[in-house]
Amino acid sequence: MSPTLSDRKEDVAEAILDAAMKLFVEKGVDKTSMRNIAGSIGYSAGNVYLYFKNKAEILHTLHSRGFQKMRSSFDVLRMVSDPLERMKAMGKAYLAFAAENPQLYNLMFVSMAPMKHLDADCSENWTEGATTFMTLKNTVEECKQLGYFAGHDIEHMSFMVWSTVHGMASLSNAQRINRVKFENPDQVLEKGYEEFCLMLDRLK
Amino acid sequence: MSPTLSDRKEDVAEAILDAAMKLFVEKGVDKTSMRNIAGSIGYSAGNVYLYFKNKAEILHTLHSRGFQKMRSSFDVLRMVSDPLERMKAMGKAYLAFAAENPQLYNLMFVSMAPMKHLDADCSENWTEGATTFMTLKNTVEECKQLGYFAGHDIEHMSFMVWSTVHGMASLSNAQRINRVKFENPDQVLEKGYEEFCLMLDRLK
DNA sequence: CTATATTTGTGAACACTGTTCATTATTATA
DNA sequence: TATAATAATGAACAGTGTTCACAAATATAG
Repeated sequence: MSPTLSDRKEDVAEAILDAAMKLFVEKGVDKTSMRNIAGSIGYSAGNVYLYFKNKAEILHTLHSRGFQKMRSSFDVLRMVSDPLERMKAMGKAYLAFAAENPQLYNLMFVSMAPMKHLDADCSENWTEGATTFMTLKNTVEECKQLGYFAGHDIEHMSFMVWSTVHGMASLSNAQRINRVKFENPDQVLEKGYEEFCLMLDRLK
Repeated sequence: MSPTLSDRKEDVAEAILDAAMKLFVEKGVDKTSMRNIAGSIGYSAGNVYLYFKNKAEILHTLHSRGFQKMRSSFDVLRMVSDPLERMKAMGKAYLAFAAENPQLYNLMFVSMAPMKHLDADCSENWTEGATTFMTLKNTVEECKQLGYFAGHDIEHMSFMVWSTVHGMASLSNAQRINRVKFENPDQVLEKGYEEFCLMLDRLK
């Protein structure tokens, strides 16, 4: 079989995803339609359904790409040897990713739409989230092995850490911060996270 | 002027809000249309626009009602004299509210739609959120006056606490927990919050 | 090189959505 | 009772996700 066919098929799927992502960044996920996506690369809307089952599959695929991008932004953390410092840096990188890719972050951790694609067989797990959570858990475990976090459970502690950074990121992205008159609006995210790190340091 | 007119006017608006809320709980906000809301109380869709400017205003009004409901669920906290214990109980009540009213919580803290109603004059603030945050801040301040939280900033610390409980609540409501294989899926929320309280106790 | 299959793309159609508006029914006022 | 004001309707508009019969392009077989 000539590779031309299947190669082109992947190229079109890729073009659809790229076009979708571009529009999502430009005008938001909600205000981007299938016709918008298809039209922006010179196709009809119906043709998109030859490459993706529905809109949810596009959202889920981009959601997965988001996790790839996030993981690659975590690469620098390998340089940090102390696990607690690494964990704190991981939180900072997480917050930076959410701030720099708000639409992507929303698909990964907030929107229900990408999860609907898994609903077909409900046994299927959210592997991307589970994998990312595992790397956090491993770091917490390393901390414990060094004697930190005495009296704390690894999994529950990890979930708490995740929740804190996700809470900050999602409140910010959902416009719930800029409409509350904080003393230092621009710094509240950074300073808030510093408070958290300060608490963690006391668990040494 | 006879009160019959304006009274009925308020009644209809009330009926619309109640019908909307009922449908939101039953089948979710996204899958509830204006025609659904109007039809469920025997009206045409167009008539709803005599009582509410648009769908965003309905969502914003219910969002405000959500804050009323949440505040009333905070009433029991007056009984807790120690500010740190009160703050911990407040977090627990916050999590309980989010779990018991997921759709309402979404309107209050996650969805952009209710905020769009404020976008007309962007100077307007998110008073409901600001007020609720203030009660948390006051509690943190009381803690400081008792000598707790030494070296921590009141506002930044308050934001961090809010983020933690919001993170837990929103991850749970967004189906990001039940699809990750936790060791104890039913307890992770409760146990995770306990870990946070344990950290707070060390700041005494 | 032609004839047949197969893949790829189209555009109309369906059942929805939020919103507007002329028209009608109802109610209140003079 | 006649008039003015309010309340309610249903059609219309532009948009949505999705499906599907059909047409164009391409690949395969003889």
